[in-house]
Amino acid sequence: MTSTRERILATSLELFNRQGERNVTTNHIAEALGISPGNLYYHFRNKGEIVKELFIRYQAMVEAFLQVPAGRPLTWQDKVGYLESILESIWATRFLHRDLGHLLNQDETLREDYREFVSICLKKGLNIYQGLRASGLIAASDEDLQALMVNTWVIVASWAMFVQSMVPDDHRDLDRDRKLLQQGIYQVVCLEAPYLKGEALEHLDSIKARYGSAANAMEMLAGQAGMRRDGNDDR
Amino acid sequence: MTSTRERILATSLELFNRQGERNVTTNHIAEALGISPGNLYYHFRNKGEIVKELFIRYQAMVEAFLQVPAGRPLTWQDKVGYLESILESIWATRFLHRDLGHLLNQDETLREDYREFVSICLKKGLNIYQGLRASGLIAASDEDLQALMVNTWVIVASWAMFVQSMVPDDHRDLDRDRKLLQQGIYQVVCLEAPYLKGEALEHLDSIKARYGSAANAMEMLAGQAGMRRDGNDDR
DNA sequence: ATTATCTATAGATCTATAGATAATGC
DNA sequence: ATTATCTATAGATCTATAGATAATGC
Repeated sequence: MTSTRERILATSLELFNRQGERNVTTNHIAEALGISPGNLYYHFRNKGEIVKELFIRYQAMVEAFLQVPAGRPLTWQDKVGYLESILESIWATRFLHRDLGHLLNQDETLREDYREFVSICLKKGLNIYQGLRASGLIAASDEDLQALMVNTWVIVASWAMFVQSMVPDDHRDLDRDRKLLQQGIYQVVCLEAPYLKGEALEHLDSIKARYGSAANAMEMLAGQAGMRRDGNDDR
Repeated sequence: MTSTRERILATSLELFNRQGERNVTTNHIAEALGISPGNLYYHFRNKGEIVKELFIRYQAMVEAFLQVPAGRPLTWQDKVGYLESILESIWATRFLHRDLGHLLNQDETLREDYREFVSICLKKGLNIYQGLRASGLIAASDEDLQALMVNTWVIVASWAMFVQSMVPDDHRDLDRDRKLLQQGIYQVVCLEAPYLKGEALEHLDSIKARYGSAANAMEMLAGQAGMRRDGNDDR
């Protein structure tokens, strides 16, 4: 049977994601687990320690994904695979991005950690883009690639939060969530589209079609709101 | 002399931005103003009402910026002007973006409002891009423009939060903040670069140079961390 | 013996209101 | 008379600990 410590982490993650870290107290976590608050404090000094542990695991997971495969050239499928994995991880830890500003401000160590993490992700991501260029799938200057990498990062890191701010947390629907997340891949692919060459360019349309559509994006962000009320641009 | 109600709003905004909405209680606001908590509650039913009022004012300000000028074709300067104004407003209300997920989840009305707001911004933004196309400054399909618009929105709306998560709130420095914000304009311009034509294309380099640089972005996001420690990509 | 757990609770906030008082505008 | 403000406080949480008890591993 899993250790109490692990169960605390798993339940916290779930509650944080569903209700927002801010709305979940140590009491709630203990209650959800059917253990006493005292017991929880035996395993973690406070809620911040739980958050920190979840944060560290998330970072390790994402960094692990970003390795360039050794000894063979990068393919376009690799690229899409990266996006899928990362969006998946971010979604699994979305409470963290939602309250990122606050969490980083509460804890100096975490902030330094996070900066380092972003730095590493940008560097590894740039490596990947350069690998794609070496494989003849992308044509762009170093400068273009750097700006592209930063934009990709911002979009990917923000996408889950965007989806969340457009859709209430309590009306979750796994199928729709997946679709919304995949639209994030579509958005990043569109970001890269102008630079693509060769095989990547050939597959562009089918990849785009697989992950979403432009209309989808507008509609989704516009949301149900846009479909119910209409045309009154004045307020 | 300004009304107490307005002073409450102004002080709240300042405290929220500086310390995060979550860390500012009604007591703090009252104390900062030198009034009693009771008095504050005379003007606002609760903290949420203060937030909501600030939210509404922010939305109105941004929407007002996004008008297409009547009777003359859009210029490339117009476009940059939009970006500047909006980034400015977002920075002035950055607490809101920082805690957006939470705030929207607390209040059904606010969420609907926000969705509507985003919808309107996307539509108006798309109008602007189409205006630029009509002026011969951009060449792109409708589909491209839609995806571009969504990406622009995500970047712009996230940029202030990004800057914040990379730089501690207590070590604020207005000059540096301005520079970091302007880098956001650089990022958006890079997003649009592949589609630019004519005069816009001619001015591209000078605009980019004015607002930032690719190296800047990597460095900034990598942050001081990247400059202190170095090369240890393993953790 | 050590590790895990529970019970009970002190102390720290924070919210929001009731009720008294002061200031203001007709 | 109405509007603005203050004082004082009840009630609601939440955190985090002390101290007792149970479970576990040698």
